Amino acid sequence: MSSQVVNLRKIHNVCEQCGIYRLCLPMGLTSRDIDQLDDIIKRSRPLKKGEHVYRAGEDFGAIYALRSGSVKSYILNERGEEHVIGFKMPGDLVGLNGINGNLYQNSAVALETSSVCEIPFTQLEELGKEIQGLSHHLIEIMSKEIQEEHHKMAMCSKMPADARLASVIQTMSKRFEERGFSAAEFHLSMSRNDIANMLGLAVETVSRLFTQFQEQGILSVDRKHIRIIDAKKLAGLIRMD
Amino acid sequence: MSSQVVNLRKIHNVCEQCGIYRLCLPMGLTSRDIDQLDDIIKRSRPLKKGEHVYRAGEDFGAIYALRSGSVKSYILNERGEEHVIGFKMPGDLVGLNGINGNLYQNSAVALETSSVCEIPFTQLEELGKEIQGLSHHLIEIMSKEIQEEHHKMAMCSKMPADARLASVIQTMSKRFEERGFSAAEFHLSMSRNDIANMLGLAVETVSRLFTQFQEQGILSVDRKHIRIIDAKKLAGLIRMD
DNA sequence: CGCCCTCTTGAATTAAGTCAAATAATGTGG
DNA sequence: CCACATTATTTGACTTAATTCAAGAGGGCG
Repeated sequence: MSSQVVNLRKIHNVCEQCGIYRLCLPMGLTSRDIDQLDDIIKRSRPLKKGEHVYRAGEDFGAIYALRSGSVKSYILNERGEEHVIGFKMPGDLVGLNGINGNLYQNSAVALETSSVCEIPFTQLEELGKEIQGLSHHLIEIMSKEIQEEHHKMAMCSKMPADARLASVIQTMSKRFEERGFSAAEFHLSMSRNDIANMLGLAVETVSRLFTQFQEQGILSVDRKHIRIIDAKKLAGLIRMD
Repeated sequence: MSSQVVNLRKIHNVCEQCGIYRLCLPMGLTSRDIDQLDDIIKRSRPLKKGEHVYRAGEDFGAIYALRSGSVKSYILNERGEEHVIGFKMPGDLVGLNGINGNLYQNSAVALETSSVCEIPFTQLEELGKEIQGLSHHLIEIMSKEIQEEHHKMAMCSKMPADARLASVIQTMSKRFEERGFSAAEFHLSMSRNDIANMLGLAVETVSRLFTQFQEQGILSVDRKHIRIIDAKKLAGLIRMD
C-alpha cells in the first residue's frame, strides 16, 4: 500500500499537484517547504466571471495566486471610470500592491470561472523566516512585476496603436507558452474594450486593428480566438513611434 | 565628555545623520538596527551629472539609496532610443528591478551632482533575517513602487497632454514637500525632453503646455524653476480623456 | 565671446478619437 | 428552447489633439 501513502501525501500537498506551481510562489522550494507553505494557503471555491478577488479600498490581508482562469486588475477614478492595469494568468500573484499602506489599491475581477489560492500575508512573512529562499522569491516576483510595469509604461506611452496591440498579443502568446499552451493559437478572455482601455486606445481602434492584422495575414481572428499566422510580421510591428 | 561619545556614535551611524532616512530603507528600524544596516552600506563619492549609478545589462549586485541630487531611470530600445521611466529623489531606492534575473534591466543616471548609498543585496537579505521588519519594509517599498507604476500607467495611457504634465508637476510638488522643501516652488533637474519622453509626448507639446499654464495663471515658469500659482487649477487639469 | 544645445513658437500634417449606425453575440424570462 | 433585450463588436465618415517640420531665441559652458 505504499502507493496509497504516496497518494495521501500528494493529496495533502496541493501545491505540488498544481500544474503551474513552477510559475508560482512554491517555485524553487523543496518538497518539505512546499508542504509548509501549503498549510497556510486557503483554497477558495471557484470565482464566477465577474466576481472579485478583492476590491480597491479593502483591508489588505492576503495575496492571491491564480490557479486557473484569468483575472483583470483595474482602478476606478474619481468619476467611476474604469482603468485596466493588466491581465493575470495561472501562476501569477495578485494583490501585491496592497502590502504598502495595508489597503488594496486596485481591484481584481475574474474574467472567466477562476480559482485562486489565498495566502495570508502575515503568515507568509512568518514562514519566510523559516523557509530559506521564500522571502527572496517573493522579492524576485515583485522585482519582476516592477520590470513588467516599466515595460508596459514604455509601451503605452510611446508606441503607435498597431505596435501596442501587436505587443499585447505577443506578450499573451509568450505567457500561454510558458504555461504549456500553444503560443500560436489561444483564447483571449478579455473584451476588446478591456484591451483598448489598458492600451489607452478607443475600442474602435482596436477593432479596426484586429481586422487590419487579419487582412495583412498576420493573425486569424475569430471573435476571441486568435491564431498567429506570421509571428515575424507581428514582431516587426512592435516599434516606438 | 558624554557629548563627544554621542558625536562619535553619530559619526558612525551615518544613516541617522542623514536628512532623509525617514523616507529611506532605515525607516521604522531601531537605532541599533540602523547601526547594523549602516555597516553594510557603502557610501560612494558623489556622482557628477551624466554619470551612471548602474547600466542595463550589468550584473545586479546592489540596490542604491539616493542620498542627494536626482537620478533618471531609463531603458534603451533596440534602435538605441532612450525611454525615460521615471525620476528619483533623495530617499528613493533605485535598482530594485535588477533583483529578478540578477541583471539590471534599466539604467540610472545622475541628473545633477548626486550621492548614493550602495546596499549590497545579498548582505541586505542576510541582515533581513536578523532585523525584525527590514525585509518587510523592503517588500513595502517594492509594493509602493508597483502602485506608483500602476498610477503612471493609467496616467500615460489615458490622459490628455495637459493633464499628464499637470500630474507630473503635482507629483513633483508632493515629493518635494515630503522631503521638507516647498511644495509651491522648486527646481526641475530634468530637461523638457526627459519630461516629454517619460510622458510619451513631443518636446514641443511640453514646451507649449508650460507656456499655456503660465498664461492661464497656473504656474510661473522660469526655465527649470517652477512656482505653482494656482494649485487648485493645476489639480483641476488632471483628468482622464 | 561665440558655439552648441535646449527651448520656444508657428504652420501644416496625421494618427487616433468621436459620433453614428449596422451587425453579431450573449443572456434572460416565459 | 425561443423571442426579445442587452451588450459587444465592427465599419464608415468626420473631427481633433498632438505630432512633425521648420525656424528662431535664449542660456550655459568652454
